[in-house]
Amino acid sequence: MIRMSKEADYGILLLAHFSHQQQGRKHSAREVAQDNGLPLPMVRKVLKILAREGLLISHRGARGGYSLVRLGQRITVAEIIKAVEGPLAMTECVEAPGECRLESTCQLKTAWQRINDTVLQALGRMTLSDLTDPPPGEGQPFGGSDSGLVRIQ
Amino acid sequence: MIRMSKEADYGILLLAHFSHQQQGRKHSAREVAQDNGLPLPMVRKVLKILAREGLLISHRGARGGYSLVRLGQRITVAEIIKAVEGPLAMTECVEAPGECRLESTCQLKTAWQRINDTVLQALGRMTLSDLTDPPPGEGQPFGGSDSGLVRIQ
DNA sequence: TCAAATAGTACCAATTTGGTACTATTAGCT
DNA sequence: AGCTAATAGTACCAAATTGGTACTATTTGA
Repeated sequence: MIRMSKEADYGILLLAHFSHQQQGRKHSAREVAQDNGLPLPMVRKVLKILAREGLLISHRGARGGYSLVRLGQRITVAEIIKAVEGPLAMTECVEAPGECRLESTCQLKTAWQRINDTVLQALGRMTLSDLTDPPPGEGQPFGGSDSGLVRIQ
Repeated sequence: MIRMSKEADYGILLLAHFSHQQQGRKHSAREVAQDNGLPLPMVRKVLKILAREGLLISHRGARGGYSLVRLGQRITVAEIIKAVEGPLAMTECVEAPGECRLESTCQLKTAWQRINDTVLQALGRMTLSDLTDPPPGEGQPFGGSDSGLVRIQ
């Protein structure tokens, strides 16, 4: 099934939590876990990853915690997924060119790449602040404010 | 990881094979498996599913086989994935509203739905014939044509 | 120096996935 | 009529992945 892992799911959820609060504020893992009703060990794990990947700044020691590295409107869903799960690769051949046994006969290699890019672009247009403060109106699934894209017809 | 299952992967590959050949032609599982270098039992399994879901017409009995239900340019990648894996649901709450324990506190429910719709639309714009006969030019990943979106900066 | 926090790593049970096997049914061909 | 080649349906299994936990080391404010 095409489904986000729970880790990525939680990652987005937690970062949205950070983004929704006052900018730059520090939150401990314990606090975040409680606010979101998630198991603490799992929250710890995900926050560690997000810090290691540079989306959160970690503050060690007593009264430490994590804070967002930049404004929520400048962090995309695609970035978060990449941080937690690694580069988006809908198929094997996208992730590791040359390792798929079928690559010689498969006529769809460039097609897979385009499918992947299509999904990636879609996710790259959604920012954290879009998630918590939904853009008003238009039933359209998405269209991003500062994504550099406009609807023309 | 966000990855297509092999079943869906094969489903798209096999249908592309059908689409690329003369329209309406019949192919047996054995033939398709050989042409694509895939294990026969797996091909059988996937073709059965595609027939059950109405994307292929099955012809039973000796000299039977499968044929495409309609032209490749009228079958989308989204349809195929749905046939093989069920409705696209990037998160649990999209698939089964009300079952997620966090649903009461989660502020992202509508956001998940939009993420899902965004990906679904992207996949719904790619047809089988797009895969085998790539639209010429523009490095753009996809769907320039009827997506109504252009990059402006 | 203590307590509260993150960093890193290893581990495990449960689920999912990729693939196979087997039986039943259908239908063309001689 | 009967054989053969095909699909239909279902059950099964091993291996990989996932969701989650545990434990130790390190850091730092009070």
